[in-house]
Amino acid sequence: MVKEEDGREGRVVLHLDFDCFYAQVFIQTDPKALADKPVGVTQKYLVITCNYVARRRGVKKLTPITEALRVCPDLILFNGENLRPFREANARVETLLKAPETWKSVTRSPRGTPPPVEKLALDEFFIDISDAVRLRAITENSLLLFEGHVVGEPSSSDDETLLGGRKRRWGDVLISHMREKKRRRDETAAGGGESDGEGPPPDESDSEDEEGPYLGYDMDPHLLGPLGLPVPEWPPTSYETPPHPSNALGTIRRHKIASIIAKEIRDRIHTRLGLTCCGGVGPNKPVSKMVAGLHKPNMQTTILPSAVRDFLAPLPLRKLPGIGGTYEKTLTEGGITTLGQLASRSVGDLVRLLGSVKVATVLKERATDGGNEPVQEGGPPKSLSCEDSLRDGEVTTPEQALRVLSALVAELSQRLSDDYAEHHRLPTNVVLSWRLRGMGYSGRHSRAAPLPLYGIPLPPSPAAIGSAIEQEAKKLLDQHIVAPAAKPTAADEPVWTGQSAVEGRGGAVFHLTLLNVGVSAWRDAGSASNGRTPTLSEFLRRQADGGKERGPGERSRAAAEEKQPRFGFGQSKQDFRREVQECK
DNA sequence: ATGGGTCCT
DNA sequence: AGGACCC
Repeated sequence: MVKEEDGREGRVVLHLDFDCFYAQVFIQTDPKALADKPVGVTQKYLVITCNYVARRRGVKKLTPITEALRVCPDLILFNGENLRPFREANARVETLLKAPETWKSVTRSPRGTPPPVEKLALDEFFIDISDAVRLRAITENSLLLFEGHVVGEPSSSDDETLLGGRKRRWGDVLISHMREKKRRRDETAAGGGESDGEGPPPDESDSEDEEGPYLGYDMDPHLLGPLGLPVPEWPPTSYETPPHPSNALGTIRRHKIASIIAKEIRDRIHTRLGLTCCGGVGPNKPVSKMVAGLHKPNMQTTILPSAVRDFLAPLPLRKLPGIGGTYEKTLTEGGITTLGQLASRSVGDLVRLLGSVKVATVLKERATDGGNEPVQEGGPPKSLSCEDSLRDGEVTTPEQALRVLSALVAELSQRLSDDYAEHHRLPTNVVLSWRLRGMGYSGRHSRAAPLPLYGIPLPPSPAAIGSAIEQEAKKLLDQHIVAPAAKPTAADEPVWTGQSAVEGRGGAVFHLTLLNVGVSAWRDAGSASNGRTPTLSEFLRRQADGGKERGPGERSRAAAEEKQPRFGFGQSKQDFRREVQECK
């Protein structure tokens, strides 16, 4: 039940999903030369993504470069191993989505304010547009059409069709509405053999909105003046006007307005940032995300709440956000293959299968109707890391590992310096992760250590950050990879069990296929955020805490500061272009 | 798979 | 620290 009891009734969530984001970012640097050509983005030996021209030519995501070039010899490739251009494009989008001006514009009101924006990845966002929709509805006096595609009825044919192509009066609509409700009640009461069995009980007077779109649905004078604004007169004095009371807001009209806001936001992103995206509009996060992908690229899809269960039920498990390869396999082995089946299993059954109450509960809720998890602003990142995957044979000695480590630390330090400028914080924890040759994906290991950064001068230079991180990361490398590898092994002593880089007796001692260095557990730091140096007792307490203290009160004030929309790597567009050329 | 991230156990 | 998930 996503109804009133939790105060979230009437929620509308917009999901934005940028089209082949990495490829777009490169194409954007020279659209005239690139837009109509096949463009791919590489990391190591893979084409990780490509534009739609390339896809039409048969290039698939995550295919080896050799194969991609075989099917599309004129594929233009950019190296996408450095994520900086994508992070910067993402930051420009985020700035636009959080700009007060954007929300004054889409609500048509000076009272429009930025809603919660949740960043899911560099190219995906959730936005809770419920309040924006209600605000926009107040001054929206016209008959409305949905923007984009719609799942559920009525589809884009809209009010005019709904009204039979002639002017109807409010009275007519209301009467039809009541008749329809009564008909449905009678049907249900009569046993309704052909009903889907999922309809709400007939005495649940608020449930008609969820039951299905029918005449009058759009005219429900429900939710008036939610923001303390004047409630329109009801019933209206004139029956000559078309039935579109400006403030009456039923489910259909709410979703129409949501779809219009979604289009306006996508248009805004396109005209101001030159980026296209898909949009999904629905009553919650999973469903919005799932419908966003129905029409690609550069299109949007709205799903009506009444259509959600039928939309979800037949889908394969993997379509649901939160079900990956592992859960799909275990659920399939438990006889579950569709979301409908998942929804109808008991939580107890699912806990037994999945091994976690939390996972079982949330997946069942999502599979049923998408659930009601809130859209949450994430705040600044909780961890930063840099990694490099290594070719077979590329790193087989400690010296080679140290060289890779230094490069990673240098990159991470630069990012931390930028992070400090934005958030006035420093990490207190460093993590080294690695992968061994011959191990699968889960052959990753990690060791962490405290990161003493409090002595360094503020603002911290990349060099100062770097030397501290490098020191600790080297110790971790030495203790957990080099030293164990150097120890002699007795044939009957299975000491290594995949933790060290020892490959086996007689083999190479050292064989890494991945190295990653990351930081986390942040402390606010520096006078720029609080106007003064921490007192001695604060300093000591922070050191003692070791970065474990969490919670909203601890959030950096700087998180709320506005990000400057910078272009590209340096300050200028020219710099950006030059750097991008080097990726070719 | 790549080069990142999230949260939960 | 590892394992699941997301892109």
